[in-house]
Amino acid sequence: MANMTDVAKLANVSTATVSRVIQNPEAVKEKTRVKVLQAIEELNYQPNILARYFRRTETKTILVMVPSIMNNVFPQMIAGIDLVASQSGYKVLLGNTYQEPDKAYSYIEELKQKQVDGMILLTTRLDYQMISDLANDYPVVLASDYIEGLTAPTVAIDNISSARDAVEHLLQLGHRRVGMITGPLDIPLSRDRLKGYRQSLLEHDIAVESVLIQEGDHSFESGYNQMNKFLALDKTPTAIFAANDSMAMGAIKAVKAHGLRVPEDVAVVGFDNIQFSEIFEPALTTMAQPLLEMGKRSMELLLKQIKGEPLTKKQLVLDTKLIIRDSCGYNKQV
Amino acid sequence: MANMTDVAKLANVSTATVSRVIQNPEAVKEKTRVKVLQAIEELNYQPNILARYFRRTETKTILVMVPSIMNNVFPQMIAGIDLVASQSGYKVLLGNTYQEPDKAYSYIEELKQKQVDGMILLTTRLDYQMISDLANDYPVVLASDYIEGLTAPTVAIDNISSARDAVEHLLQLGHRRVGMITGPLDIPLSRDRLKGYRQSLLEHDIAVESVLIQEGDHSFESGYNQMNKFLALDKTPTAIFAANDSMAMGAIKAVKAHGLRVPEDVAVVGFDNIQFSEIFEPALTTMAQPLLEMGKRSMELLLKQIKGEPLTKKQLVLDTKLIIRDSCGYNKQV
DNA sequence: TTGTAAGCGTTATCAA
DNA sequence: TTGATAACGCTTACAA
Repeated sequence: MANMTDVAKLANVSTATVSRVIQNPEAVKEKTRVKVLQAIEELNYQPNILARYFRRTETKTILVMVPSIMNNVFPQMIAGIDLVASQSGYKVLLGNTYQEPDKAYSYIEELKQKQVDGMILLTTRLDYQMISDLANDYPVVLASDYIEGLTAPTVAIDNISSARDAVEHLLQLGHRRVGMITGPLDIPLSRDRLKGYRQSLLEHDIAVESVLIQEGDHSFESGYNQMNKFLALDKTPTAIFAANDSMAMGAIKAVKAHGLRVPEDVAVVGFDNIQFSEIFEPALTTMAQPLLEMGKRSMELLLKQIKGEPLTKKQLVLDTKLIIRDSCGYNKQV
Repeated sequence: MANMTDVAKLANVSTATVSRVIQNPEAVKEKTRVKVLQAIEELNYQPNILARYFRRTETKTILVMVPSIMNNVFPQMIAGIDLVASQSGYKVLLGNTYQEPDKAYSYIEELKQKQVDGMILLTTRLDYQMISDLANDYPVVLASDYIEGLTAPTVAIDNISSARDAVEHLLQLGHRRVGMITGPLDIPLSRDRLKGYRQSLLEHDIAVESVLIQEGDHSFESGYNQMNKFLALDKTPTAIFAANDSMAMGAIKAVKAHGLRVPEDVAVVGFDNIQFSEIFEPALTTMAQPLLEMGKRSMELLLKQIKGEPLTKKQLVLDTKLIIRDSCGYNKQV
């Protein structure tokens, strides 16, 4: 494989000139440029990217840290990231953590060692101080979770108000006894959605009953199990807010298993709007997250940091939208 | 940031010795090794990986080429790849092609330019000769598709016999008029599944009717639409083999929309066993692909190539398994 | 067992 | 506008 020196020799110029032709052709006289270009052509020369990365200490690669790529919501966000990244000549490295902190730390090491130019975090089971510190020194974007007081650049939705709106929908339909299946409460996102649930109830002067709040783990099974607990209650809830779609589906499965109907006997609203929520029966009424858009915006925010541009807005909050389908019915009075 | 020279100076050795301590510590006398290790510790030295990659012309990175990460079957395969890769110190670069040949070619360029040590193809809309040639010169594994005559290392299932088994299941249940919704017939995988369908019918002396074969594109919608065609027929099929689960679900949706029941009026068998097929109602009877396992094996095969080990077996065919759930019923006679 | 020193191929500084 | 040349930090013959 020909290298820059070969090209330089053939074109009767220095390697510096060849490099210039590649980097910024305007800095080179037309005539020499043509000469160099011909030599490049003739030798079928390709710059050695590894040498360039080494020399420039940049890699044109970013890392996406994600708990598990098998989780339904992430592929869409990653697709959004990838879209913007590839447009800008960046490559996307996959960083599955499998919920292991050690894995996460090793990815952070890669960032510190400049093996990647930046990092997008699609998870937040990390010490916030650590994220903040990291974001001070390196290009980092936190996506999907908005954390109050965190100074790191963030792309998120407003989980509190979105949850409030979801529950509000149930209340508007006439429900007064509304249960919630939360996500794992050690992550802020889950606590925020719970907060929204509480707020909505209180706004309507409905007491928040602790027995109507059950913690799930975002899995279909946990939705199923927690719903069973609700159905075992003396006074069962007439509506459920599930913190994500998988749990909502699990809950609905449990309702059906009890011989009850959704939405007639129990209404269920979900969160995320994953692809499958439309196919599920009854089609899920759910709070849609703009997953692709979040991915795109995250990458844009990261690119700005990598290029050293000032961030006019560090915290982006994107709009959610309630998608009304069949799992809550349309009007309880009918 | 300290570099190797700093460490060498502090430890009063040459950089060569420092390098040895890092590469193969046994080649260094205990005493000097300790000295060097202390210096490394004291300076908090981290080797510059980019320099190493450059020097060694390896990147410890592999690329996974995939049509779109949003497609349900790929995340599991990628997870399998990632599992083995990270165990072996390799990183996984995501290569979405979005079905654009140009994207694919640019990833191939990256491989040729040694920007990645190897590549796993999760798609086959590429010229086979090109794949073969590529596999001759670089570490490459083709996963998910077995192509006859292709010399490139492959991890796949036997699509023909798997499809045959799926259809056989329907025939065993007593069905004689079985329709098929195929995948896009420009990819070999789709043609193989169709072949299996044909073989199964012929084995039972059932004529293959062209009106009972409709081409879909693997999407839910196409399953829905093609099923509608079948239902419009004078003599509608009593059972359907859909070439993937999404289309099977679409087909079932269409059956229900006609006021008919699955499996009582029409039985449907799918292919893939995506996560959601269990949740869907009726739960899908489907031919399960060992997606995670395929990912793992692909990466193992790739690693061997990268290390220059001889491949005892270049073509791996993994077992599929019919998962019997509810969408076909259990015995038509009952 | 350790050191010397020559690369790897590019970019960037400085001078011409 | 171009050229000479010194890095960048590591690995690896080869020599000692």
